[in-house]
Amino acid sequence: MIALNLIRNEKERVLQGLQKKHFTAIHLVDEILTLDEVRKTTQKQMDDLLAQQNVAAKQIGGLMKEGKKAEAEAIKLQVAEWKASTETLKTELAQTEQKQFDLLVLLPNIPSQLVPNGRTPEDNEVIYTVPELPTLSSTAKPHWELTEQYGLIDFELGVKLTGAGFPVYTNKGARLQRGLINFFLDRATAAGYVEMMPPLLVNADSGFGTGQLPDKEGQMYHATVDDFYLIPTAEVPLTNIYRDVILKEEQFPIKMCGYTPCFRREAGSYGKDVRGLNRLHQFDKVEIVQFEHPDKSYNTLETMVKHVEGLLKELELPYRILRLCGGDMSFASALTYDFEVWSAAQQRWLEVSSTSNFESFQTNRMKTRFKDSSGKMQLAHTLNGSALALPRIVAALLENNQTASGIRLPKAIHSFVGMEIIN
RNA sequence: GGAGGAAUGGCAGAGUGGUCGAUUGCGGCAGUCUUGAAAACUGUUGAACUGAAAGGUUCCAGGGGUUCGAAUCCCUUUUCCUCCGCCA
Repeated sequence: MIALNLIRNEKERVLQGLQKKHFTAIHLVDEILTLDEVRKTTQKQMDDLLAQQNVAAKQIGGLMKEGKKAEAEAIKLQVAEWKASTETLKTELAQTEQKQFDLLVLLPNIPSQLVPNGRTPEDNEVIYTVPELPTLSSTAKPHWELTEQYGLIDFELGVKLTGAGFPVYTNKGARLQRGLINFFLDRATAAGYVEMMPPLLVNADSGFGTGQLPDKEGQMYHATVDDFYLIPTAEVPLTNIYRDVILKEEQFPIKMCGYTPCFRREAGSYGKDVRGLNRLHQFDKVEIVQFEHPDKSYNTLETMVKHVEGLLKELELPYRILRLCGGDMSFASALTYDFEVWSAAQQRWLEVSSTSNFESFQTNRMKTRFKDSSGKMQLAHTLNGSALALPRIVAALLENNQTASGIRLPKAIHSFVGMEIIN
């Protein structure tokens, strides 16, 4: 949620930012500002009435003590009138605030200066790409054939147990998952991220805090009996740890990491996009999250990008890094880098990480603040990134490293997976 | 799931209808003292909205009610604690 103050003080910048994100309902900005004026006026009227009542209440108290009942009763009559007016104003105020809030949550975050203009994935800026893409023999298989050949994943069994998009990792396939999770977690903790194991179901407040609610309600599984949501990413519980918290400046940076399964409904997906491991309803991911001082969050974003890049290098996968254009970035993000690995058999790039600075978009919703050196309350900045999401990494590992004798795993994960080759 | 009890400022803990936004202690911050630190002493120390400021309003788990007036009384939701039941 954009801070109301930003709209009040830097309306032009907000408007430009919204346009860059290809947000069309620009008129909302003026509506919000109009409502703001209405709100102030109403509040002032109400506050004045309340002030009068407070004074009167004290008078009555005094008169009662002195035994001047009649005079007290006279004032009571007056107060009753004020009270009725106050009620009306109170209702008006609540309605205005609700309207303003409803509009405010519709606005996406303002993109940073670095975000390239553009609307579609083609407009994303490639800031790094491997010098040369590997070429495989004509007999190279896509990962969904390899997982079957080596007995790593049973997609059909998942369909039986749950439905499409819920694979069962079997035998060495399960071992590979566990090894990769440990590898990613160890690298994250070595980089100073504190390991967390959060709940996999969250309440609506948490969903709101990170921006999944109300904007993306349909993307989450909803356990309606208890009104809990299955997390689409560890970002949700990890970031919400600091919801309604006032931090001390010296606590920055707060660095957390966590492995969780992630659940996404992915309604409407079909075709080659969802084949095999390309898009699942349940998948595993290690997430890194930081709370940072506003002055430092962009430097921090760079360190997170370096961290994710380091993982891909260790995994010896061909990758590229994209700076997402205004039209392709997420609702809540101010700057996003996507990491894609080359799927040799499918001849396409697969997104394996999205690393973003949300600035104060999430903390404004969560009320995560700190007192700066001048004693002023400020919203903290949040950042997060996948480090990494497993399925597409597995897909790329299998496809790129397939040989006649089996799948050769990169050296970095040998000790984690307990295998050098899958055959 | 059943029966009781509780929820107050960063923490601990007073306050049971009328200057209570809240006594006090700890912690934090500033100062005195000190070569420095500690100790001691003094002062200061919640948030939101509004206002140029002075000030005003709101907030004692959340919501609703009673009253001229609620942290204080009533209803309700949530959470925590104790006991019982169930359970990996």
